Amino acid sequence: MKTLPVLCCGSETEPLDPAASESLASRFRALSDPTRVAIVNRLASTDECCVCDLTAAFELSQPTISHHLKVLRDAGLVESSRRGTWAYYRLVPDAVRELRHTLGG
Amino acid sequence: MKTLPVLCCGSETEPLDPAASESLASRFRALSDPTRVAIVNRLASTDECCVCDLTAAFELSQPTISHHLKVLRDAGLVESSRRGTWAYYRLVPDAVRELRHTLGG
DNA sequence: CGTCTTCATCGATCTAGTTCAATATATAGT
DNA sequence: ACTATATATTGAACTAGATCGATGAAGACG
Repeated sequence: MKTLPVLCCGSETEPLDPAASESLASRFRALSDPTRVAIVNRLASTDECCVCDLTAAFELSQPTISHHLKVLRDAGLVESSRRGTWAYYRLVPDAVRELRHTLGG
Repeated sequence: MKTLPVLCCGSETEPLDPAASESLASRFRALSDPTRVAIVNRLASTDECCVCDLTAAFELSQPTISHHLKVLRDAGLVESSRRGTWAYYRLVPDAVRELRHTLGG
């Protein structure tokens, strides 16, 4: 996966091309909802979590939680694996690190 | 200004309270649009920029650029000052740094 | 096989965000 | 004061996102 361009504190004078802007924006958009921020926070401290725990933790319907997980999955911020009846979700540390780096880390 | 809670790689097991989630989400939401990402990127490399340059750089109407600048201003990511007829915008490095820290810096 | 549980997807509704034309405001220069 | 230029704001149209109930798919267990 190629490195994303640095968003802040860089020294390039060229404007960000539309593709890069859209790519970055879509990743930030995945974190633009309070429920998704809380999910990511929870995954950050639990390091693995099944969907049933999340639906229990947040007072939202199961389809809504599933929707938010899909958004985070599509953004590459989380990944899931099925073990038996349960689906376990965890953070993708590299994705978070990349996003952080984008902000000038 | 108080420090935002760490989003990633923390060790707390407590879930993020709704106020903190919303606060973080609203900041990320400011970066959830490709135009705003490009504006921030431009400000990061130019360190000050008048609105007229931005309206020229992006193929959007002047009110639309003004709207995006307001969103970024409301999020505290940029600030502006008027000198004569022109309004100059620049990044708020602390705000970007805080957001980066939120992602585990 | 039938049923129960877990999760994903679909369809519909409601709300929020993006965009622009028109208009308002503010400043500079004449 | 008047005119021209640079931003901001308003109002409206269109699009995208959040949410839920209903349904579908897949595995566990009698």
